[in-house]
Amino acid sequence: MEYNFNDIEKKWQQYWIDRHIYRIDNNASKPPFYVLDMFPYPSGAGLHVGHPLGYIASDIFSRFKRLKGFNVLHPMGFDSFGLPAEQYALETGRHPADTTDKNIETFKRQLNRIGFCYDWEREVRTSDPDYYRWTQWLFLKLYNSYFCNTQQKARPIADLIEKYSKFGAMPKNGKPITGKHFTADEWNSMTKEDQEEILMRRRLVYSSYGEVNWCEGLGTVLANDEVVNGVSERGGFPVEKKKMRQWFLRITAYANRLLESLEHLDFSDSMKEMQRNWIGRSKGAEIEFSVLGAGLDIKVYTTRPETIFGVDFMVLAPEHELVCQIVTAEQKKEIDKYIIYVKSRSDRERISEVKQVTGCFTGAYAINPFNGKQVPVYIAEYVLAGYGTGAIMAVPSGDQRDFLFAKHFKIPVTNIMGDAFIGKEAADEKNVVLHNSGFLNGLTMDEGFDVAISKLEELGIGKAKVNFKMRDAGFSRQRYWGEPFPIIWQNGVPFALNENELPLRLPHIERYEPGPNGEGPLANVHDWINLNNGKRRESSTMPGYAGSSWYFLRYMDPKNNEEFCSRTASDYWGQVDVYIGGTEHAVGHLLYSRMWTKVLYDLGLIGFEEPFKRLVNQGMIQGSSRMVYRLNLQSAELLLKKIISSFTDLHIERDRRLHGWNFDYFFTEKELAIDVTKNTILRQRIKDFNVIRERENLSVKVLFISEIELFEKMRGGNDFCRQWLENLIEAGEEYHSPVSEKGDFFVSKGYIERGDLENVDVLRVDVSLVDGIELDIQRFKGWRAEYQDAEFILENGKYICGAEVEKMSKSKYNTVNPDELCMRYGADTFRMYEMFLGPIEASKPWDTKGIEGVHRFLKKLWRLFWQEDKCVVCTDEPVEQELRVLHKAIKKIDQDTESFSFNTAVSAFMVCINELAELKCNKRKVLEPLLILLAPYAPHIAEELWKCCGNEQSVLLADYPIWDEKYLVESEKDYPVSINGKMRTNIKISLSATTEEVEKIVLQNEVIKKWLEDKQPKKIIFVQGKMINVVV
RNA sequence: GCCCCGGUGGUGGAAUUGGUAGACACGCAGGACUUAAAAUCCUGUGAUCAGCAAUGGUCGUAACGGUUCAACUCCGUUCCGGGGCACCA
Repeated sequence: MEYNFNDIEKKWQQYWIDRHIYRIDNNASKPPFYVLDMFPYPSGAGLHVGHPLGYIASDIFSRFKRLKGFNVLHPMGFDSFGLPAEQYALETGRHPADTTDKNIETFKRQLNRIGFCYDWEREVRTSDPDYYRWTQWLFLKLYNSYFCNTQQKARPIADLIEKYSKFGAMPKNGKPITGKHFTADEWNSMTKEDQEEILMRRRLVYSSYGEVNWCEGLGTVLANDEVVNGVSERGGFPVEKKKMRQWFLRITAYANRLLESLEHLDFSDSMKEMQRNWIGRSKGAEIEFSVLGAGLDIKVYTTRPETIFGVDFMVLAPEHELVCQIVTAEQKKEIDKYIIYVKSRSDRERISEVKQVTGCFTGAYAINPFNGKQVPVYIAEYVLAGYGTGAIMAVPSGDQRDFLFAKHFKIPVTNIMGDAFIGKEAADEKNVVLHNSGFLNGLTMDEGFDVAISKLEELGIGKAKVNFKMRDAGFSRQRYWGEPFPIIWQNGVPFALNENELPLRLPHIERYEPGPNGEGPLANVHDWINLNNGKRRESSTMPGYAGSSWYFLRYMDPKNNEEFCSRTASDYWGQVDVYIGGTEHAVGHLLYSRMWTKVLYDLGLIGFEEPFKRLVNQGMIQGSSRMVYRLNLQSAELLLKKIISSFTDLHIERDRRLHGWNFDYFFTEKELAIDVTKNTILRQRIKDFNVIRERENLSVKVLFISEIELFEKMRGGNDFCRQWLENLIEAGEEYHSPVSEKGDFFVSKGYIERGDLENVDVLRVDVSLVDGIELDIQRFKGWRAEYQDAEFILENGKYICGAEVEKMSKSKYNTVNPDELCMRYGADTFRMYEMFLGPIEASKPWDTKGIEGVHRFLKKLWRLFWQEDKCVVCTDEPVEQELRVLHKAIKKIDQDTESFSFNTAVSAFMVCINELAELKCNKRKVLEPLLILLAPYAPHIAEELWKCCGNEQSVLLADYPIWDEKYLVESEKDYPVSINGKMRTNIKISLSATTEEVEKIVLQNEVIKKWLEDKQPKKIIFVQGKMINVVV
């Protein structure tokens, strides 16, 4: 029987569905294990081979754990709200709900074709009202909670209200500050609106003002993604920053806890490092500088307070609120101009720019509180309003950025770094002894840190301060396709809906244009948004991470209509044991879901405070794009130039003008001109010139050459083309290229590499039209109507494409569809090949070529069971050699699978099958355990062959084999022996030999003797079981 | 610009984490089977030098430098590629 993978895979997939074999129970006696893939967004392009990489890994791991006796939860669902569907709706008028549903169906069909063991009965979709009802419910939980600084945890806002009404909010010591502190009486006599405003300062989601990318041209707010080089991607309209009312998630309250509990997580060090950097905890000081003659202070945050004697100027963020108060009349115009410039710049552009220093003097001076020095105050884009206090004290002798700024604006630099600063750039040493620093002189910077802070506190002009780079997360999107906020506005105050009013359904709309004043499309749905008595619903919707911050909990209890997830379910499953996904979520999704989990834990809704116990990062599969090179008129001109410039014996003029006519070349002695012209206008051009020629009675002869004919000649090679042109010039006669019907010319890569042809258009071509790097010319012509008449300049009869590794994406024509591969090689081959490609965490370009090797392996395995339509599996007892092969494989594959080293596990399968084939082993006692090992990787073929062995039940219900060390021990080892670390020979020595015995054996060896040349070895290093090194 | 990751034959990668660099696979070359093709099987395959050959020498893990008996692995500097940088998901 042949290995007919298509029939086999279809059969077993149906078998699994019929028997609900992947249905998972919430109260099995087996220990629970939760394996989760990162939530996919169902894009319209469907799956490409990059997507399933992580899914295959998690599927293998789930099946592996299941065979090892765990009750494995392995669900899948869809993060189905999002920008692309709405964008598509804007373009086509198709409702996001419809396109999303269709996309999900495609995804599911593709996933099922690969044979994943998802329990589809637990599927969730964020855009489903039964799901977003709970997202809204959780929003209300956040809204109705505050972060208690004493207990360092979330508590119901009602507790805070009670506290305010009994005790007010008064400082522990010191004087109350107006606007910040109040007594209980004051609280109780406040209006509802005023109370709300105070509560808003503490809620875990709150409403405030934040900057957005505003695009006047489109009348809408844009995602960073939609802004390219400061203009909108659609339409190219200018984009500027604008303040708008927004909802925010108070993630900063959890900064410390998010940072500290990282310690206990099984995430990669680099992942933790990224999160630490994002949270960006720093220790420093806040210092107040008074502004000369303005009666106000500028508060700066610095991590280097000890460098305060080196302050030569101050910089405020251009959007800092004090700017308009301190700017002098003379500088006002300049400052306003600069602020407009900064508004057009993104944060990233502002901090990335290092080559060009920009900034503007405010005219104001600040006073250094320690030495009374007056320093100028600037604004500059490199200071962002959101970081620290939005103002810095600049110390050019210690900070390169400040130094460049000082140099640019010719501000004199005070050196506090002694010899470490030589005036060319800021001192890059981090802990030098301070000079010119008053009471800090002679201290190192680290020592000075604490001294400076105590002095600041003593004088009451500053204090130690821990600062976080992390900012509160914007929670509003001016979009339609997202969760509506369960919020109603009245007189500028937001009121939350009651829990029993959920879900607040997203109204159906048919037009997707933005609302007025930058609001989202919902603002146009008048009968939905406007309620009676001037009440109005919130018009923005929640961001993508709202639904994805808690979805892993819903899988535990997906059908629950009473709760977002029952405590029984979350207690049973607990944390996600293994979470698999890409590093692109390192700081977004992963931090948000960590925060939500902590809030839920604080409120007693779940029993654990971290969502993901272990995180495995899968690398990205990149696409390998293929390029073709299209010639144009400029390529022709450059080609001609190259040829002409090699004619040294003729007098040539370039760009010769003749009665208003411009020739490319003119040969004075011959009165011969060359005119390179586009084929399409050749006839007209000749006609036009003939008019001039007659009118002016010119004797000049012209070679009118079309770019097409030039390329045509190029087909014969460089020399041929040159010779042809030389002949024409030699002849000196009038010549007109024939008008051609040919299409665009494409030139093979070799010509570009050698520089024979330049200035070509580089176009991407669909990878499916290319075999390796050779273009299938016939199929290329049929790909697009515009290429139907394409012409090719080949090398060795082939058209060779360029290649470039980049992101796999439909727009780059480099996607490879898994369906096609499953059809040609089977899902089992596809699964194993994706794993075989390399380590799961590494990024690598996709190349279909190697898939044959994995396919051959499965066929070879098949032949151990089936030969010429007969099942050849026998019940003979295996010999020791066969058992060694088996147990070696069990050990290696078990360990590699456990440690996510799937590529080496696949190799181990290959080695094992190669060895068994060599031994002609068809014994059931060897092959059966092997099939269990294989089942997680290639479940379909494993089921089929398992049945051939005479088993009635699915292989999924078998027990994972356990290796026996007794088959693996060896008595001697073929030691590598090196001289001075260079391997010279191998010697077989018993593993139980002592050091003395080994040394004796080594020194008697002929090869070693030869290298020693009668000298005594200095030292012999012997590492038992590893190697021997003789030092001469 | 800042943060994180990576760089090993023609290609994807392996190397028990400091101990035989190149497992396994692709590709390529040669051979067997076949009327032929497909499929399958066998042999060789980092570079270079010497030799008819068996074999042996030298070089070789992005580049340079360092630590060590021993470095793909540890440290430093540089170059190149990828991911993230707060409204793509």
